[in-house]
Amino acid sequence: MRFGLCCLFKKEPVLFRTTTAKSLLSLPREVQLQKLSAICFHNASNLHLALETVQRLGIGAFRIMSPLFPRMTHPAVGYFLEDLPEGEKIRQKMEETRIFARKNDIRLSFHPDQFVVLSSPHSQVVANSIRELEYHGMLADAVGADVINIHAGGVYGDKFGALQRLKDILPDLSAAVRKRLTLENDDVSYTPRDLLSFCERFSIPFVYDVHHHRCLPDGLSVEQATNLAQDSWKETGKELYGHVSSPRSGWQGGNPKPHADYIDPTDFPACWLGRKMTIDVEAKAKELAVIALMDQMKGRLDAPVR
DNA sequence: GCATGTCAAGTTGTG
DNA sequence: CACAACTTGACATGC
Repeated sequence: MRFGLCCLFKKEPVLFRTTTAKSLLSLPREVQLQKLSAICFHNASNLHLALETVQRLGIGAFRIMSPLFPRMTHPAVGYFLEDLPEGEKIRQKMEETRIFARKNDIRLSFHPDQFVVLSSPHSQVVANSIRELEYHGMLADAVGADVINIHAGGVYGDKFGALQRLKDILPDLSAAVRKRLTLENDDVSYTPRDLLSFCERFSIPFVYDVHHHRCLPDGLSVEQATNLAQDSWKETGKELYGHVSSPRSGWQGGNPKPHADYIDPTDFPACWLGRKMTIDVEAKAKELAVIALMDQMKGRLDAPVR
């Protein structure tokens, strides 16, 4: 079992900067690029710091925030690293980070956000999504991440048709993206049952989010879904990815979807204990929640098996 | 200095 | 029909 932190820290002094298209647009291009250069170098340095920090804390995986290089794919203010005054320094920093991660066996992944929708019937949405994925592919190559995980997107009244469209996009993706692409069940549309056979058929590893599964059940037990998910990773030689979280206001009444600060140990699937897999902890207390969960699970692993 | 509104993008479900 | 939920905090602005 390898536990992962998602994107940010609560207490540890690791900070990422950003900017908006709106503020960039008020500046001449040259000044835009200077500003972006400073932010990108800051973020590349803090990514390295993030990995040093998770390594020190005994955390074995890190999900890298998508806006590491803010607005890079924006139609009006987008840019390439080569455009930035410190582009070369930024590249070097990412290479250091890649070497550090490999040496310390820290698994890296990406989770592009909800705007990446390969199943959309709108060609512009798909084109933007591909552009965004290629950005993630570039980052993943640079720092040595092995997973770019997305959701299946919208349904548009026809789940099968939507997945069909997603499948038809796959050949348009670069190898950098395609070899890392995974699909995750969500909490409104696509259950594990919806995705598992599709993933199997098109050799896409399935990322199993047990919280989403509990919010949107499909008749599969957690153990069944876990085993099938694990099968979908077999050919890749990579470890299964799972996501865990707890509902902010409990399972009784109220909306279970918002994430709690910490993981309630009773939400952690017993069948994951001791399994060879990476578990991203989606909790608002960030590294504090990962550390707390790791401590609790250590206790359960040592307990006699019944 | 500090509080507050804003921020590229999609889709779905709710009020 | 409009807006909030996904998730989210840092930044820009204005007092």
